[in-house]
Amino acid sequence: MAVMTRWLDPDEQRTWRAFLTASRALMDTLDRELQRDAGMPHAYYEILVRLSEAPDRRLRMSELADATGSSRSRLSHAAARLEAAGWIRREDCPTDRRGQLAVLTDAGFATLAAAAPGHVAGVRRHLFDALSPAQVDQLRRISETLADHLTGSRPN
Amino acid sequence: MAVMTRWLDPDEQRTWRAFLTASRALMDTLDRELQRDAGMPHAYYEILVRLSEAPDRRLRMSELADATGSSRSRLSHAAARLEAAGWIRREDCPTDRRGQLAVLTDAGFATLAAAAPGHVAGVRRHLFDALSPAQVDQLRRISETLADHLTGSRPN
DNA sequence: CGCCTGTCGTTGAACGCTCAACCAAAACGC
DNA sequence: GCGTTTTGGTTGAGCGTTCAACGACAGGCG
Repeated sequence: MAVMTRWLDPDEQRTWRAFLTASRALMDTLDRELQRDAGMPHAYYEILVRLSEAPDRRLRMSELADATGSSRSRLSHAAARLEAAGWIRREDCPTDRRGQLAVLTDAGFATLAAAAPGHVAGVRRHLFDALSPAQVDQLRRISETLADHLTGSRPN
Repeated sequence: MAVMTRWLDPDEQRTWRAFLTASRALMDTLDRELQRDAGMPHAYYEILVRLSEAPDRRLRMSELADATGSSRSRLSHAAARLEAAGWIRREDCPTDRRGQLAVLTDAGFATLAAAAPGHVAGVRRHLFDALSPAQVDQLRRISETLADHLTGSRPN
């Protein structure tokens, strides 16, 4: 094939590196805060959030995996940890004998409720406070476009 | 204290979740591509890139850590792996006996040169191709603002 | 000089994620 | 119905990151 590579031009280069720096710094900061204040990584927090929003606070493992954008394996390992911590419990799915339901326990809900205010404050402080309303809007459109682009077409 | 939490309004909520989904999907995709095509995670690729751009292809460990936005510990572990792979080598710093220099080997440079076109194509395909020029500009400004905000003030 | 503090980098344990392999049950095909 | 394929979920090994602790050296400061 030997197709000539089209490199990033200086603007793209700058954009790409700034994005890398910013998103990594943001996620690292929030992750550390959550670990310090709630004793869990951000990924686990998200799992609890999704469960708390679901009817009866329960969700099929695969739906939960999709909702949190994680692989089934990752979710399975995470669920094991969350169950050991007493924050969720597993139930057999009544309609599909292969299936499992993850259920948020009261202890899990309480932990989440305790962690949420601090985390929201962090998101606000580290993200929204730094941006103008117009930028927030731009970021939303950009992110939604990218999310569609990346998950819509799965060329891999 | 008992200060009332200011929750995210629906727009902020939407923005935050879209950002999480998009940035995670983007980084996961690029990471998988790089692992598949070059046998290294994105973080290691970045280390090699920074070294390749440095004078004499060598950098102090701590400068390299700053440049890649990683902790010293992380870089130290990474350097051990990269050295085992033959892509970098360590040298004692001549001016500071505590210091170490990471040096990109010829093999490391060759590996990087082989991996770069595919990776750049991935960045283009998954990020820039999906956005308008105006959006790229917006993303650059947003990212630079956030990077400043996060690394400038280190409240933690 | 001699102490004292800060910086440079490494180490090992604990943890989370990925990948491939796997079992069980469902859905499909004839 | 019976074999085949697909889907749901788990498992274990290997890898990368974090965190805390550490040893070694540098840079003040008296």
